[in-house]
Amino acid sequence: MPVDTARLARFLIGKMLVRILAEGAAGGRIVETEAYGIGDPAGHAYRGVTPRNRALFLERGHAYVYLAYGVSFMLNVSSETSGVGAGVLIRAIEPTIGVAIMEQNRGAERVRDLARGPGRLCEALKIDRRLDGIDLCQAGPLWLGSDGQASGEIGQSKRIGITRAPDSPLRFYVRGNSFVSGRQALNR
DNA sequence: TTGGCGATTGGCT
DNA sequence: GCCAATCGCCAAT
Repeated sequence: MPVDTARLARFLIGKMLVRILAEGAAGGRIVETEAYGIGDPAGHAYRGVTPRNRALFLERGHAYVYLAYGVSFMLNVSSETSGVGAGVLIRAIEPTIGVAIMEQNRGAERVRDLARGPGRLCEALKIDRRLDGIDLCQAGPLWLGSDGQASGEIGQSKRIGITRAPDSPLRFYVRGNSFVSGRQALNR
C-alpha cells in the first residue's frame, strides 16, 4: 500500500469496496478518488485533531466518515502514518455487487446514478458516522478488496467542489467510465 | 454560547 | 445553469 496520499488515491482506483448489510453484500469497483494530503489547506486535518476528524490521524487504511452540508455523508480512507492527518475521498464506485440492495437504499435510481458522487455512494451503501474509524483493510462491515475487472486508463484533474487549493490536480478517475462524477470536461 | 460555513444533491428555470 | 435545504463542527465571542 502506497505511503503517500496522492499515490494511495491513484492506487485505490480499481479496488473493490465491499459493504456487508443485513440484506447481503453490496459494493463495486472504485472509479474516482481525491487526495487530501499532509498540509493541504483544503483537507479537514489542516487545523489539527478535532472530535470530528480524529480518524484522519489513524494509521493508513482506516475510515473517516463525516456529514457534508448537513445532507450527505462522505467516505475517506486515512492515508498516512499514525498521528499524521491526511486522507483520500472516495467519490464514486461502479456498482457490481448487490445492485438490488443499493437500488433499494437509493430509491430505485438508474444504476448509473446509484453511487456516482460521494454522497450517493454513502447512501447506496448505508455508510454513516457509525463506521468512522474502522479498519478498511480487513473483512468487516466495510472493507477494501483487491482489484476488480481491468480498470482502464487513469485520468487526473483538479478536485471538485472546494474553495481552497482548487487547482491542484489531485483527483483521479477512470477515463471514459460512465460511473465517474463531475463535469464531462474534467473526465477526458 | 453563537454564527458562519461547507470535499453535495436534486429540483426547478 | 442556479439555488435552497440542512446541520454538525469549530473558531471566536
